[in-house]
Amino acid sequence: MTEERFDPSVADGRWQRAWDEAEVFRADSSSEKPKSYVLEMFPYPSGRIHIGHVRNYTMGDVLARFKAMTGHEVLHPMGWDAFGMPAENAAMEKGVHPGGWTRENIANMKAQLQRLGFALDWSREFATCDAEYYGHEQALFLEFYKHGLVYRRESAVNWDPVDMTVLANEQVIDGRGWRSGALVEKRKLSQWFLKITQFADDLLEGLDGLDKWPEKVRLMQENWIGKSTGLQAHFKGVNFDETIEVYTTRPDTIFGASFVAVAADHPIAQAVADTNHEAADFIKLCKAGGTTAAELETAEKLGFDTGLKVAHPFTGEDLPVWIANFVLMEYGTGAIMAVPGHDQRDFEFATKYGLPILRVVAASQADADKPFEGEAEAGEGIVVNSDFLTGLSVEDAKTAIITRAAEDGWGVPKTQYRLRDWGVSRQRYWGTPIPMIHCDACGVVPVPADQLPVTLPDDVDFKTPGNPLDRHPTWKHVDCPKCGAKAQRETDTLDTFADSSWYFLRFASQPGDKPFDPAEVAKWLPVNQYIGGIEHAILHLLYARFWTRALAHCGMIEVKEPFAQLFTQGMVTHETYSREADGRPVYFSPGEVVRDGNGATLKDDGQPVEIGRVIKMSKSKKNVVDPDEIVARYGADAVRWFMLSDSPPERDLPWSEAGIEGCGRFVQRLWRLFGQYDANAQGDDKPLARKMHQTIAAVADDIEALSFNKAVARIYELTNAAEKAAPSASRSEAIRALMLLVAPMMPHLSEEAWSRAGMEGLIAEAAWPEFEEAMLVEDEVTIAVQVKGKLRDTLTVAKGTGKDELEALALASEKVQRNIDGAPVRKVIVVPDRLVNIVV
RNA sequence: GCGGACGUGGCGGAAUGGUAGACGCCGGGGACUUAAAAUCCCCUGAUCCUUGAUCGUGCGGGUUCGAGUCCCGCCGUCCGCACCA
Repeated sequence: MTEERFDPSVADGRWQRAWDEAEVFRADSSSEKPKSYVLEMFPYPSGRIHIGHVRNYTMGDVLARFKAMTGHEVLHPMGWDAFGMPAENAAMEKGVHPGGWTRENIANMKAQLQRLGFALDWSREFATCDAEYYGHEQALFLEFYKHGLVYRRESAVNWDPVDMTVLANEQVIDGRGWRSGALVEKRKLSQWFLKITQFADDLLEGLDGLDKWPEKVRLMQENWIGKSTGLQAHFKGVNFDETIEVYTTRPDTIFGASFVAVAADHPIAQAVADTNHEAADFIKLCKAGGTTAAELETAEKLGFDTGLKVAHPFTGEDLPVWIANFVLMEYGTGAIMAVPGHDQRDFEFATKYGLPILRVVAASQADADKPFEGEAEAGEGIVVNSDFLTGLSVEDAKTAIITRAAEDGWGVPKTQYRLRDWGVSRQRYWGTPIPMIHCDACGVVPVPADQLPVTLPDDVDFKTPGNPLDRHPTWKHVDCPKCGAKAQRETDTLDTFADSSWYFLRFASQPGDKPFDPAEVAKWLPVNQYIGGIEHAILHLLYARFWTRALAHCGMIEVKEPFAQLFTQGMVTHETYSREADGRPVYFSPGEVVRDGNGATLKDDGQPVEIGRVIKMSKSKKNVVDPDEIVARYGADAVRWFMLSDSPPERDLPWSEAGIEGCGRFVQRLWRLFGQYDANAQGDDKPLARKMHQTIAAVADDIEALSFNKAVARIYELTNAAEKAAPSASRSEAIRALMLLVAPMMPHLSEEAWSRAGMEGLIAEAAWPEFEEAMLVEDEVTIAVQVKGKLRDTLTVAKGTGKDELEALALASEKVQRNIDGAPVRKVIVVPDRLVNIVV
């Protein structure tokens, strides 16, 4: 009966079970077919799937299914990025164990993913909190240690003096701890670091080869690495007995330097503070402010004159030394030579404190004494007022001064990176224990390989803040593996970015005795298509690239770049509904609101609510939709279709109730059309056949390019055409092709239709339809006829009609003649199969 | 502050320098129905002197026979910036 409706509540489960039983999505590493590794960034098990996950995984799923249909052996795995702060927060708030909480979340989310019918190889699933996984991670960490890629040094953390806890940046709000509200202090702790800077150049150069990554991400990484070349110059103290090392990328402007500025935690600043209360207070003030680049650079420039003087290395002139809040100890030498004329930050600072602003670069020699117009001039020009550099270009002056500095011995050329080593120590429980032991006699001793994994203790207490590992009565007390004396375990755990830096290798193979099998890694890696959010553009992707290089450095793998092709998808957004109450907005969820054409009202009281901007879905704004709910209402295929429709995948997708309903209707429309498949229909329908071949070719290209919205539009067009066409063999063929075309996107509907039409096997294992090249070209084309560039008429002619004939036909047009109105024709431009433009 | 992206109907968006608005959503009209739902058909950028024409892709210039697309200068919005993942 073709009139029945497609019922996802029955069909979805049926086909999910069928795929599972037939092990359709299990990757076979012994397959002869070309491999395709499709990977979406694995989720943090927060408890519920977010609609953003659905979008991400739907895209990957379409590609994975398409690759399988086009003859590839596909690896499409899924796992859990299961360590992290939310589990500890839950433990503190609800008194549940992080492990139990995480496992429960994983079970829930896995069931949610399965209801969406994703073509995942669940046999390779793991969570990073599995002792097996993090034990191998510890082994890799020790391998890095052995190869000199791991070291320990002091580094500052955010310290909450009330909760006695280290805080993440996001837990510091306006300089105060998020729970205690106490003023956060900087405290130095001895912490573990990975030497990512050793690979700075390699990571930078590697970006050139990643031509299938978004330009934007490559640029972000390039800026992050921040390679610069410049001069490190020595500025000798005049009234004190030390030299300040200054790094500058603009040595050409050295004659414009009017003071030297050091960071608040620079040794010189510290020394001054020891004897000067005002300086100490100022340093305190600097440390109270934010530490991120954005905060530092937007904060008001503040400084303190130390009274110290240094000598300009070339002129010998005295320059004052200031402590400035915009100078970073972490970058360069922690001290700068300030050139207010040609650096905006220095300019603001100099203006505020009345320091000299000198011009040493100008458009031409004639402008050598031109005053500044309220801002620094950081651009190109020629050097002026600069002794032997005067008259040189900025570039030439850089070379000249660096050479001179080296000759005179007051400076050296220096390549500098913004990239800093990766601090991996976290003073937390729910992470991979760092496998080190501290012995009073032997110092730091790695945990021997046969004692791995170092597992987390289960009996931990979250009632008091701080690191439960450190407080645990027995866990940290061990014997030194070297001398046997009483020693202590390292109680810091690894940054969770470590866990996500090699999970894609573990998916390729999961031996018990080692992290991965090199042969399997060689077979599957690199990941052919990696898909995830733009928020990971820098850290995760850079750390994963580093980790892969580090493994190659240790001789464990060959591949250097883990992700051949990267795609960053947009967010799912929704408008917000709110009312003002006590000066703060109170938000309502879409389910509590009735939306009509121009406004929205609350269901409860029928009174209007304010419609806010369309923004990323977030719990705090309540503009979220629950994937389970919509899958239950419309079926997995309608939800998947909506995720792919309309918005280009890299852009934000605005969620709408009307949109998902439209998708639900389309599922039923296709169902009715598929029901009209008739294997015995006779007769040709050339235009429909042509449309079908064109659509098959175009949809394949669109999916390869991840332009799902375009593929969707083309499928609509073919559906419209097939619906209108009279029964024929061509029409049945088009219907069959449509089943296959939508199979990666709406797998349940297409399986159901495929089986109802009496086709062999599962559509998930069917081959992508073939198209005939000859059928792609039209034999008639529509030619635009313009007069002076404006459209006046169109002509329908045989494809390939000659230029002269087209010109004659165009001039013969009555509409054209009317618009020419007797004026002499000056020129006629003819583009065959496209247009004729008559210029009068 | 630095870096980047984006700007086209009521909305999401199409458009190798060559007919702007494909496709979808919303809306309007009609058919079917006792009625509704579902479904189907038609219309849907703006304006006007409406068999036709003019204007129209954030704003201002430019290149070109021809610009949403290329160039220059503005304006606006959004995103990232090292312990969230």
